[in-house]
This record gives sequence, C-alpha cells and structure tokens, in this order.
Amino acid sequence: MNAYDVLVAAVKSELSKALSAAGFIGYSLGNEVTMPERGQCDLASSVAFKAARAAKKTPIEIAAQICSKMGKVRYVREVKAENGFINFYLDRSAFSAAVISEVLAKKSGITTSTSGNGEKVIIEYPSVNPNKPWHIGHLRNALIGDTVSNLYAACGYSVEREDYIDDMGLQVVENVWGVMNLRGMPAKKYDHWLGEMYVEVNRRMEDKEVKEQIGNLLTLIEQGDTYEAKFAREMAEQCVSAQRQTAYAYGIYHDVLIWESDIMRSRLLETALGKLAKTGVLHRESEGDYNGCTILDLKKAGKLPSSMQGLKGSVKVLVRSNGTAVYAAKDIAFHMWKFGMVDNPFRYRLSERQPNNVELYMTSADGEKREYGRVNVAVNIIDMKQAYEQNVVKLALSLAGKSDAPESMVHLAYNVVELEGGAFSGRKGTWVGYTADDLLSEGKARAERLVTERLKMSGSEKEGVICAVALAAIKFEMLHISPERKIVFSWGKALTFEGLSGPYCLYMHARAARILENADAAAGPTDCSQLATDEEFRLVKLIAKCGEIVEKARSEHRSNVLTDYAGLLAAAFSKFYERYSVIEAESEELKSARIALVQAFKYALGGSLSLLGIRPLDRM
RNA sequence: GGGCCUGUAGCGCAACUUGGAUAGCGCGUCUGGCUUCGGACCAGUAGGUUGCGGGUUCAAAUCCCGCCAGGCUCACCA
Repeated sequence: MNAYDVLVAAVKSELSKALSAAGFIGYSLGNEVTMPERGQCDLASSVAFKAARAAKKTPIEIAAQICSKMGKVRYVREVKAENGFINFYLDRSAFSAAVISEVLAKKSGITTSTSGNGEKVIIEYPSVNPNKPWHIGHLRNALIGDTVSNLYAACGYSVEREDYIDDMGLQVVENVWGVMNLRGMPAKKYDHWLGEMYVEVNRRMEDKEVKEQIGNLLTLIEQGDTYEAKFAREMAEQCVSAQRQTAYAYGIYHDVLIWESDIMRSRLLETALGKLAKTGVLHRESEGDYNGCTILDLKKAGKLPSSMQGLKGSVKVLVRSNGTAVYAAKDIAFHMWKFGMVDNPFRYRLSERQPNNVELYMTSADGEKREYGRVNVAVNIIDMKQAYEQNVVKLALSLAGKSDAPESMVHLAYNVVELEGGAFSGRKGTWVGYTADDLLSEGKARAERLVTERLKMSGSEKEGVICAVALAAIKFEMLHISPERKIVFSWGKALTFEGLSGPYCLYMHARAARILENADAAAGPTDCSQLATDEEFRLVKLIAKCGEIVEKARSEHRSNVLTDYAGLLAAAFSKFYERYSVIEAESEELKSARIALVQAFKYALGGSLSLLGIRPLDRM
C-alpha cells in the first residue's frame, strides 16, 4: 500500500467509526471518499447526504454530527463539515514527505500493485490482414493494445501479447492471384506493394474469368497442403514481415503470432467443434435454408443477452454446406485454445528477435512445443463492428463449459478512424496516403522543422528527438479519445505539438530533467515540510494518485484515463515551474525539498508516458 | 424491425460504468507576461437551456422511460 492508499483507507476506517458512534449503521464507504480534482479540500465524503435521508434530518446537521465524532487520522490536519460534505484537509508537509520519499525510494511513480497476482492475460492486437500496409485505423488498434498490455503488466499480470494473422481469407487469395498473374517484382515496401495490387485485383474481378480463377485458387489454398497454400503462406509471411517494420517504428511488439492456417492444419477447429457438439446446441441441417450447414442453434442456448437478440432465425452458421468453416467458428476454436479448454496443438518457430530484444515466435507447421495460451483473461482489441461476432464466441464458450466467459473474455471495442470522405476501403484503396508509415513520415517532417528552429543538436541525437516528438504527438492524440468514439482523421489534429499534447508532456519532462541536471545536488536528507504552497501540493497530490490511476485505466480498459492524468500532471508542473524557482530557492532546505519534488514528478510523468508507449525525453 | 455506439461552448475532447459542491481541458477569440531552472510556456477574458420531453432523488451531463438526429450491426464475408 502506498501513502495515498494508506490515507484513504485510514479516512474510511475512521469515518466508519464516526458513523457508528453517531448512530448510523450499515453505510458502505466504497466510493464515498474521493480526492476532488477541484475545490478547496483535499479529500471529501458525501456520506452525510445518505445518512440524512434515513435520519430525516438535514445533511448539514448530520455532517456536523459525524464530524464531531471523527478521531485523529494520519496525514489529516483538519476535518470540517461544509455544505453537508465532510471535508478533509491534509497536513501538507507530512503527506508530501511520505509521498515523495516513497516515489524516490522506488525510483518510480508507478504502483508496483500486485492486483493481478501473476494471473495470465492474453491481449490480441491489431490482427491486420496480411495483404496490405497498416493504415491509421489499424494503428489506433495497435496503440490501444500496446497501452493496455503495459497497464496489465504494471498491475502485476503476466501478459502475452498476441497477434492473429488471417492468412486464409479471400483478401489474401486475391493477392496470391495478383502476384501470380500481374506485375513482377515489388517496387516498394512489400505491404504497400501488395495493398496497391489488391486494389488492382479488385478492379479486374469484374471480369468473370478472373473471379472464377480466384475462386479455384481459394479452394486449392483451403486444402492446406498444396503448392498454392504454401505460396500463400510465404507471401503472407513476407507481408507480415513488412508490417512489422511499421510496428517497430511505432514501438509495438508481440510475443507470439497465431496463423489461421495453423489453426486449420492443427485440427484445432475439429476438436473445438467436437467439444461444442457435446452440448447439444450444434446441429447439422438436412433441409431448409441451411441445408448441409452445421449451425449453432441459439434457441437451445437459453436466455440470450440482449445484444444477441433479433437475428435471423436464431441460427448462426458455423460450417458452410461446402464444408468450410466461417470466421466465427475459427474464433471459437481459437478462444478455446486461449482459455486452455483444449490441448495446445500448435508448434512454434522463432520468427525474429525484435528491436526491444524480445523474441517473437509464430505458429508453424513444424517446430517446437511452447507454452502460450491457457490464460485467465483474454482481451481482444477489435473494431466495435464485430461486437456481434464476439458475442457469438462468448456464448459458444459459455455453452461449452466456460461459464465465466462473459467476464474473462473482454472485447475492447473501439470505433473506426475515418477520413472526411468516409471509412477506409481496402478494396478501393482510399488508405493510400494515410498509412501508419505515411503518418510517421509526416510527423517527423513537422517535428524536424520545430526542432531545427529551436535548438542546435547533433545528427543522431536530433534524429532521436524528432522521432520521439512525432511519436508522442501521434500516440497521445490517438489514445486520449475514448475508444467508443469515432475519430475523423486530419493531419492537424493527429500531429499537435502544443496545448495538452504528447509533446507538451515531453517538454515538461525535459524541463524537469534540466532542473535536476543544473541542480547538481545529490538529493540528500530532505525536509519536505518546506513544500506548502498550493502549486507544490497540487503536484504532490497528483503524484500520490498515480497508482490508483493506473489501476483504473487497466480495469476500465481506457487509455484516456492515463493520457488525462499525464496531461494534468504535466500542467501542474508547468504552473509550479512558472511560479517558483528550484535552483534559486530562498533557502537550501527549500531547494533540496523542491529538487526532491521535481524528481518525484519526473518519475510519475515518465512512468505514465512509458505506459502510453511514449518514450520520455531529457532533452528536446 | 431487434441490438450496439455517438450527440456536452465556434472546433476537438473530458467527466457518465460508481449521481454530489461553480460541467473541466485544449485549439481558436480578445488582453497581458521573457534581464528568469528551456516561451513547445504561463496569467487573465469571452463563449453552455449537456439533442428534446418526462420521471426518480435532498441532488441528474450521469440513473429510468419515451422521442429526435447520425453511424454501425443482425451473411453459407472476414
């Protein structure tokens, strides 16, 4: 427990006693004690309003009554009843000293919370089809996935970062036809080259003969052991390899890639459907609209969640009449694997060692056995359009015996990134000029102009700063918007360098770094009782809340909780910075106390930015 | 038709899951501030019937009901 947790727990406990002493029994204080963002006090409780109702007295009377029964609480200087609220005023020097010394000792503002208890969680992102480059919508997915993974790891979970590669869909097959029949050698980055070819193939599909050839190709590829299937896998691997260059440029990494062709090859699908069949909800139709199909009979599934009601005929086809499986069926099988409901049938081989020095493995026809999956929690970063499919999977898992599937399988549904003209189309190629690679080059170009006019730096250091600033701008912008909200893309919005933005946070971090550099004082024994001003204490309170914020962002799967916090923290520092001097403080004691505060701030902001995938800078 | 998401200042967003004090923040507007630890900054100003209408409550942007507008979804596509 950190100082903040200790404080809140102590306040609740004392408040609880005071309530009993005043004759109020049975009031839960779950969310009744908060540290308000604004307002005069440091902690507040509104429990008197609830008690007043039962007692048929005014909240003002009750608050005063409770207040009079309050005993002494550590870090609390004064308790006052105001407007029916019970307000707590902290002993600034004691609380500041506790918070700052704690952060400096840990050398981290981030909680070492163990709420996860080493529980295993698998996080899936961004699962882009291996036939085109990432566009900015895919990037949103990847950035959310990276941050959510970081958050789980920070909260003590054991995290597996996984990417699903659908190398058997029609999209890939169309490209196989293109590579076999159209131009020869790739003239640019392979994923871009394939993506543009895909647009071309789609134009040619209006030709009946081409369409037929592609249909035949699909059949050959689905057979699994054909020349065409191997060709498709090789092409897809080359594309994934190019896409990973984009991922690395953005600092996105994974532990394992799961290939759909391996799900098929390993007969995981048959195992999974067999398991589902035992429940009696799986049905092979011999007449009607679904003659020859294997269906999931939702009428037999008991009461359906509201999100699953109103679909055609209460039936979900899992296996088509031609014997091939639909996407949802593969996903059901895959999730049975994730949760360890079936034996691990995969073999893996090393794909590469990533720039962050973590080995990346992928499923493969041959290779070694490795332990992935068998997790307690699975988080899927998937477009909200797929909510229905995700619910089908959840339902199937529940029916197959995973009764906690609705909780342990999390669909982190995010909304699309669109252009002003509308959604991206892979087929029409509206993504051209709006790939993740394009965004980063444009960001770097703009950052370079800014950096060049501000400070003199040498080649490689300058390059590093330009890249970091561009990434900070892009990531902060994408992550500060609630996932369920649509983003309409514009260059200006995506690449903001001013106001509450990624670069603003970096800038405050760099300012703090420069103070510490100039202060040259090794932080000796520090008397934080010197820190009493509003600006200083506001910073202390924000630093204190860091752990709570990280836990909240994780449990709600909302990256914007973290960006908001980082922004508030940076702004609070800026105000402190404007108003007070550290190096030229009025006394040596004050100076060393402020140095400690700046150092604690730097840890808290740097830690928050790192969780957002933004590398903090000491100079920029 | 069923389901999901969105609607908050000129623009972009936060707060809604867990009701609480004067609905915050950024951009833009207007007015100021560098002899200063880095101005990618700060201080101040103007701008709101939180889509509409009911209800619950001491208290509603938040919860409930009914509308309106926009988007998505309900495939033998993935």
